[in-house]
Amino acid sequence: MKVLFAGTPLNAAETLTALHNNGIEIAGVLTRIDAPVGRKRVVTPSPVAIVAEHLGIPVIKANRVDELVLEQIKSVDADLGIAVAYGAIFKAPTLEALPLGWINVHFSLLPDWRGAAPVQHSILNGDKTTGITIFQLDEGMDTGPVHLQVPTEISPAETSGELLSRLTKLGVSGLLEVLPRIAAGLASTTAQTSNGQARIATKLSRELAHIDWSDSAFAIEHKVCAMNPEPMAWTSLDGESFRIISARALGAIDWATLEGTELEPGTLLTKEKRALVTCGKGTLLELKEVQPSGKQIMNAADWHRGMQTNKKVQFS
RNA sequence: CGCGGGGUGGAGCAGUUCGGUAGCUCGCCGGGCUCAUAACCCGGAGGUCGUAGGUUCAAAUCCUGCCCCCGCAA
Repeated sequence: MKVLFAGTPLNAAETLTALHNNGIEIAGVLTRIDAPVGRKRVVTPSPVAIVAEHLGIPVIKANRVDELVLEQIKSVDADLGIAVAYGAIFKAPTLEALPLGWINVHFSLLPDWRGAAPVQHSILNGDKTTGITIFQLDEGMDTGPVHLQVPTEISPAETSGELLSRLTKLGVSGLLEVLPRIAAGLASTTAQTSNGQARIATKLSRELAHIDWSDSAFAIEHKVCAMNPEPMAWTSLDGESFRIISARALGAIDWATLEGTELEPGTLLTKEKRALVTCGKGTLLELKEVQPSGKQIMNAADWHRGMQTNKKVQFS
């Protein structure tokens, strides 16, 4: 069975590598067009394109499947398409271009968290469990019939980057389980059942990554974990962006031990060399790692040590 | 030439405006105090101040080129 692989970012590239190493015959790769990256806007191939070229696999670069791209896809002469974070929705002609259609690896337990950023949203909402779903692509957004689901627990303080890395590995082993069944004509699917929740995982915006200090420390901790490594949770300090890389929620504020009486949410306190910030509902967030504008990521204690001042620090 | 911040012992910073002894809070090493300690006391090691050149009696500091890191915007 020959496969056409569609994907773009790093975790898709890791999946491609793993499939190749496990003897899956990849006849071609579809990925997004080289895009400007970073401050210098250097036009760079996608991680998937780089891996594919390294493995000597023919690469089709396109952000949308038009007539010409459709012909290229057909000319690969693959039996099945595998999509992992390609970055665009396929329409009927594309889905029908391959005899066995397309399967997709999605990083949630569908139908929950359909959409672009399932990993981040599951952490942002404090979910205890997530997983991967391998399903047959149809024209809807993550609506197709399911080949396989593998659940996994979300660890406390786990970041999106860490969780995505784990889910990627689960996705690979899931694919290696499903692919032989499809090749043998023994694949069976079940329709997605919405007995649980069916939330939509919208694309992340910078505004969503902004910390609202009137939220509870627990909600903020979830946001910090969810936004790491991209786009990273942030707040404002003296008019500059200030990123919170990692943090841990603490229980209620013990007001008796603090000098001030009423503190605005977002006020920095220091106690026993720890950097604590007042949050809503009487909770405290302990900053672990931060990144002031223009600086490297550093320990919160180092940041505070370098300030050498007792002036009030107010985040907003 | 998109806007902006930065490079000073292992970490985070001050010192640069106005040139003149390498500073602060930590960490590290050794010693002391203590039942004990992340606490306290004493001592110590560790820095071509990103890099190349220029000005000067004298440059972390002033001038010029270059390299690197980062935030915002895309």
